[in-house]
Amino acid sequence: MWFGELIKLDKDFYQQDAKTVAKALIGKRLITNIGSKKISRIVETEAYLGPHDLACHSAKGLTTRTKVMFGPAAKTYVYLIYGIHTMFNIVTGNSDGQAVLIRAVEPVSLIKANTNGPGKLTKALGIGLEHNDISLLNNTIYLEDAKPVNKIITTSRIGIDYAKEWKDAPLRFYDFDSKFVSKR
DNA sequence: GGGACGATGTAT
DNA sequence: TACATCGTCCCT
Repeated sequence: MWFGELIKLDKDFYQQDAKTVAKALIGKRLITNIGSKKISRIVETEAYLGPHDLACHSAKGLTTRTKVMFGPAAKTYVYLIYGIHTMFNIVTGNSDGQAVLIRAVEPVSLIKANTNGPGKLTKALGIGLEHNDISLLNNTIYLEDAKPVNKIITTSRIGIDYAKEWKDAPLRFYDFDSKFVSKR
């Protein structure tokens, strides 16, 4: 239930499974205190379910990169892709390799650059590799509850054609009414 | 030690 | 549809 108050999402929220969190995150507020305070609204996410999900990095097992995903929920998982872009993820579940990728946000205040794609939003908000493995229960990056969106669309995930039978799993969610959902 | 390969974005 | 560019994974 949404009472119009700005309530920081807590550990219980993040400990739910990735699919539930991914869908619940649509419409939530993202607050970043990197350089300056920036407020945005999440409009597109993807769920990565764990080691059994071939599109999920934790399917590689416990490695230096994936160890954050195998740790407690409510932590950031930030990694570099194509040597160029950083991807911002949220660890969910119960230390079992789950995460949610934030694919697009809508600027609410103090954001100039485009945020309609996973690489673009990290650049606009200043999220880099140095923000990997930090708690979302502190103040650098955190989320607040918000009014539920009108209509959430579910589709298959983007850019994971290598993931065999997981390629078409309906694990991408976006706000039907947002103009900031990623292209492709 | 080294090669292949991306949860992308932009320009052609 | 070409390609930039580098951390990570795995040794093809």
